[in-house]
Amino acid sequence: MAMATAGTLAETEPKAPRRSQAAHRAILAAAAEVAAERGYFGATIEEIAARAGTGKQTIYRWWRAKPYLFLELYGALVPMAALRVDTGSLRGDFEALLERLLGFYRETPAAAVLAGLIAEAQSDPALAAAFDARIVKARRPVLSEPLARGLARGEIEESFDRDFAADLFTAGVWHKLLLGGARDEARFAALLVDSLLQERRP
Amino acid sequence: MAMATAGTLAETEPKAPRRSQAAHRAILAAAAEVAAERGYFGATIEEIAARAGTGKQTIYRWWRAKPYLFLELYGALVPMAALRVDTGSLRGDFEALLERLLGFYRETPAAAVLAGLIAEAQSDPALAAAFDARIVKARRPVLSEPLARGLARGEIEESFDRDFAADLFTAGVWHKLLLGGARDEARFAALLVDSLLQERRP
DNA sequence: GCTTTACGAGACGATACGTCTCGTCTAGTC
DNA sequence: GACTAGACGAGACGTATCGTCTCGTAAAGC
Repeated sequence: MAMATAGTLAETEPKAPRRSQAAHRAILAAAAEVAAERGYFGATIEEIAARAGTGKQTIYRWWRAKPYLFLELYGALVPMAALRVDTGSLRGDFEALLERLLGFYRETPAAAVLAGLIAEAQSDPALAAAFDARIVKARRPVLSEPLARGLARGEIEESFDRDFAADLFTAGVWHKLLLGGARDEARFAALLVDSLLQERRP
Repeated sequence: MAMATAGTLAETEPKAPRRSQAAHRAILAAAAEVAAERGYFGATIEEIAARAGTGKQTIYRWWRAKPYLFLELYGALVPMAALRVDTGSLRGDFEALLERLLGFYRETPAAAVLAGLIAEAQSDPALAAAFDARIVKARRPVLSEPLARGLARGEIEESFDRDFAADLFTAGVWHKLLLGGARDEARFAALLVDSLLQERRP
């Protein structure tokens, strides 16, 4: 299946001077491949290591456990830089964001990775905290900035609950991606934006 | 933690005449207990069998694999009968439904079970089909019937996309339950209903 | 050029799934 | 009221995977 280029995967630069960046990239690329083929739980560290041409210990040296590797993988598969849109209108920003997100989910195993992380976080508080910090909180500007600009432009009112709108946007996208299949993405996107802006499509 | 009574758990009656209903109920009750304590992935068949006072084979005789036991458990923890609300208004139905759903998720391990099932379904097409049939499709009336009544009463128009509204309702609830914690449930419910009805809270 | 540390490889113990086997018990039948 | 087929509790077993440990080697930094 299609996946992001290897270059895209190396979003987080390793800080340790002795760390092999080649191994780091190869591991993330292999993890994306295996996750795409076998899903989150079907992907084993052994196969990722073998396909990356690395030892298992090299993975466990840099990631505490399997979910943390996938946490970084998700960040690489859905790079935040590509989500900082600014089209000039709130509706346009929502639509652009939806198009890009659904594109990533269509072309990478990000959906399987996300579902696995959410599931494991249910019974692993440390992972839940890491997920919240690195995915939920870190990416909040992606929605909060367009919403703030929309408020400044007068597209929404002060009483408009921007946090809730951001949550509902995320809820809609994740629901679609975890359960909805790939049909009617355009219609889904249009309806979601209408609901968020509390407007009715004529 | 609090959980539904053992009686509530025996929602689906076993058809096989020789099946021990006592063992069936004990297994579901034990699964709910263990899931509440250890989460979806922390719950093992061995511990469930031990706590139910049954052999592992008795579980595998009646459920193909671990996720299918949890599929039935979810149905028992969030009984559909309790979700068939009819308050006389669409807004009232939405609010009643939200209150009951969030109550079940607060008092039972249904959230952990749901997250685990969604995650496993990502890499298990047979489980995904079973999940869709037994959870998504089977429970569609819970939302479609209130929406149909709302249309008949004139609370919404013909052009109102009822399928999308049902999806967005589910998306909001599941997002809240899988990520949101328990805070601000009342405010969340009010905002979700407003968004669904495309009305603005004064 | 020396030292330190990561590297690839793979053995290892622990854990859990799902299967198999055993002797026992119980529900339906004659 | 015995008979019999099938479910029952118990637990050994093989397989798979996680994550740790231990090698000898290679490479980065001083």
